[in-house]
Amino acid sequence: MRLSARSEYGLLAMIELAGRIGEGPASAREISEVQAIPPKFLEQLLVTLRKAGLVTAVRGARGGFVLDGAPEDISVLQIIEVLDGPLSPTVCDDERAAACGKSGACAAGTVWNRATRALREVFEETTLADLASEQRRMDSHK
Amino acid sequence: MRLSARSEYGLLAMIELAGRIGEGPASAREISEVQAIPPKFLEQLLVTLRKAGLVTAVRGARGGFVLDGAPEDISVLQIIEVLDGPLSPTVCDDERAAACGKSGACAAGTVWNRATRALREVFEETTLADLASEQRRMDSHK
DNA sequence: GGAATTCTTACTGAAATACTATGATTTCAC
DNA sequence: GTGAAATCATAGTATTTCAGTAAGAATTCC
Repeated sequence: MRLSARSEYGLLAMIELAGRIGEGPASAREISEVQAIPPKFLEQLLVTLRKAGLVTAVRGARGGFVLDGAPEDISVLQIIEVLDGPLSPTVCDDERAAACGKSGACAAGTVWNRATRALREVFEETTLADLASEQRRMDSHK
Repeated sequence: MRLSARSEYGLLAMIELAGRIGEGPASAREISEVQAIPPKFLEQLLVTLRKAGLVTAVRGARGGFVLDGAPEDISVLQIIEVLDGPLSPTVCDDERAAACGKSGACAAGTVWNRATRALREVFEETTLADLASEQRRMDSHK
């Protein structure tokens, strides 16, 4: 249940890439400037995203990154889980589960699960296509 | 958007208290043993909960803590926000907002907001009464 | 060959987390 | 009124995580 700067930056970068489809690869430096993200940090995130198959990298001069797949097919959840790990309740795992077992089951767990499910739903149903068009709308309205 | 052990332990303790209404004060040590929570840590959490008005403390021997108010009136959200601070998007604040301002508004922000809202809903609509009865149900089903 | 880029690995400073320690204060029971 | 049991207050600490930096190797375009 932790959402760090990695997800935030990563999502910004992915939205940026989604808005540049058909324009050839965008370099990490370019993206970092437009989105105000620490360049070396972003570089790492992009490599992670590539290893997960969400972007394609073009090495060498004039290289950069391109979205891998259609924006409609990439959900925010995918990006988050690649960068911050699985979106689990953080709470109620490992030893805690054992403690729960001691006294049967814990009602607390049901809340954490509902919360996680709610988060997943939001992140799963939102795609880069949604966000890219939202971004265009925002940009055009001044 | 961070849910730490404080919230987890605190919720467990509050559920425990909700299940003991009418039995007089429960000491921190007692609760810590039943729920397998580090005792001194729990002590601090309970003091915090008292300062927020969610529990009442009875000092001295035979003292302890009692739920302050009816379980139906205490939401999980209240507990979480007291112990872990406001449930805000973590992301997209401060300097980031300034960066957003630079290029207008950011579509990413809309996702974080939806996510936060979804979380709040779950936590807000779940009360200690719900969890206490859920717990009783779980305990009775062996 | 040189410049621009990704890739890899390692490092680091700062903050947060999850406690622990100590002792003062209050109160009940006897 | 003394001792035990409890809360309260404050400070300390070990570990981890976060966010970012650094340095250089590998790749590719021009």
